[in-house]
Amino acid sequence: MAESERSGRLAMAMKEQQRGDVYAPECPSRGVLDHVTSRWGVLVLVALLEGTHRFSSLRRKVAGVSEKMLSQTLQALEQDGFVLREAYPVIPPRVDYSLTPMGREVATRVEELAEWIEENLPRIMVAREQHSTRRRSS
Amino acid sequence: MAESERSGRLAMAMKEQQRGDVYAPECPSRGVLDHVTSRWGVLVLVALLEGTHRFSSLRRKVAGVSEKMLSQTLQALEQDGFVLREAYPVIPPRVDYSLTPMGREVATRVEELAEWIEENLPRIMVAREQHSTRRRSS
DNA sequence: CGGTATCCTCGCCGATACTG
DNA sequence: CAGTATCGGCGAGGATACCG
Repeated sequence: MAESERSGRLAMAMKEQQRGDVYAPECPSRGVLDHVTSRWGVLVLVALLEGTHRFSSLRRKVAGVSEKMLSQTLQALEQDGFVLREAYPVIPPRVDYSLTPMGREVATRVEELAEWIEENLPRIMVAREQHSTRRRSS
Repeated sequence: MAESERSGRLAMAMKEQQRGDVYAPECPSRGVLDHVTSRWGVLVLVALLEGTHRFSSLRRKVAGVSEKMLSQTLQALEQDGFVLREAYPVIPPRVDYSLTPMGREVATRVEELAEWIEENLPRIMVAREQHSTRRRSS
């Protein structure tokens, strides 16, 4: 490529907190992308787009997730500033999870992706059959 | 045979369903979502949005991916009808990968997500710092 | 209720070697 | 050049038990 001072520019970009680059393996954006697109991260973000949920409510909505993974996923999303965790010191304990304004922005994009897949699943299933049929005829 | 009969009825039921549900653990849309949002799937889709790439070209663009994972990722995306694989019987071998029309639709949504993260990485990094300092003050 | 701690397994994934 | 085959680690993630 044209730029010969690649490592220099990268270090500068990190220090100045410039735009990320998901193609750079060491860029923090990779980690954020991994959190957001993780198996449970996607579902949690879309679920919270509906509104505030409690832990157990989320667990029911996101069917199949274990307590551990839900907890880890929420912690990662909270660290990145996408999820707000509000714990009330009552008995029994109550914790509410909701999206931050930034979380709503990213979750909207995730939802658009998820909805496209849901709506176009029939086309995908047809493509899968055509793909396996093609193996026999070739 | 019995197996093809059964899978046929399953595919038929899927087509009749008209829409997937990512919250249903057994719905095929979960698998599609996993392919699309997988570590390398995201990067491959966005890379192919630029245009046709050869195997080695993709490997260079998607820095850090191994031959095996790139191959597996491409096969999964090809099966789902997102990627078109064209092999030419020449020496040395040449294989071109490109997006199908359906692939372009899904890749566009993935790219919007990736770009949002790249552009807003500074905000996220700030949120991370605020999160770690908040632990002490509360 | 809303977690954490611990153990353990499965399969993802990288490394290496080999093929058309 | 564009893969496949095979092995092995190691970490994601489930199961279980326990705590505030």
